[in-house]
Amino acid sequence: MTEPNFYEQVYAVVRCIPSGNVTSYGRIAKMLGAPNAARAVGYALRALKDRQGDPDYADVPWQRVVNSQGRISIVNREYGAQLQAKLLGEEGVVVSEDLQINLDRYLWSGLHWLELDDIITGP
DNA sequence: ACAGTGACAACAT
DNA sequence: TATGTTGCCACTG
Repeated sequence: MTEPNFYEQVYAVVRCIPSGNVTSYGRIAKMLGAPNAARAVGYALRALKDRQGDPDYADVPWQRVVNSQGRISIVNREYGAQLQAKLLGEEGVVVSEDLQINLDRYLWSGLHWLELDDIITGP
């Protein structure tokens, strides 16, 4: 288990994304009060791969996070982007052939400050 | 302690 | 519009 660090906060927010919706790395970073930490958010999601056996992280819908343009930006097309597109499709999110998603249609509204307070367990 | 890394984003050509 | 460059941040060895 890990203490409530940045990663945990990222996972907490991602868990709140409803099925059928998506958001971006940068938006998550902004919600956490670190508007320039988009890259770190991507790093956090990437780290999920090393936590696959842990049930605590099995419910993190990482596939609902895309880049600011609404495009799946995993470099590893074969094992990453393709899988992400597939998972999103199963949730009803339309992904074009070039891995593009219509943000006007599927973008998650995000959390409000009070809700954030609720999900982020602090010391 | 320090330099390298990456599922980003904004800006500049 | 399409690339290229730079700034950012948190984590890792």
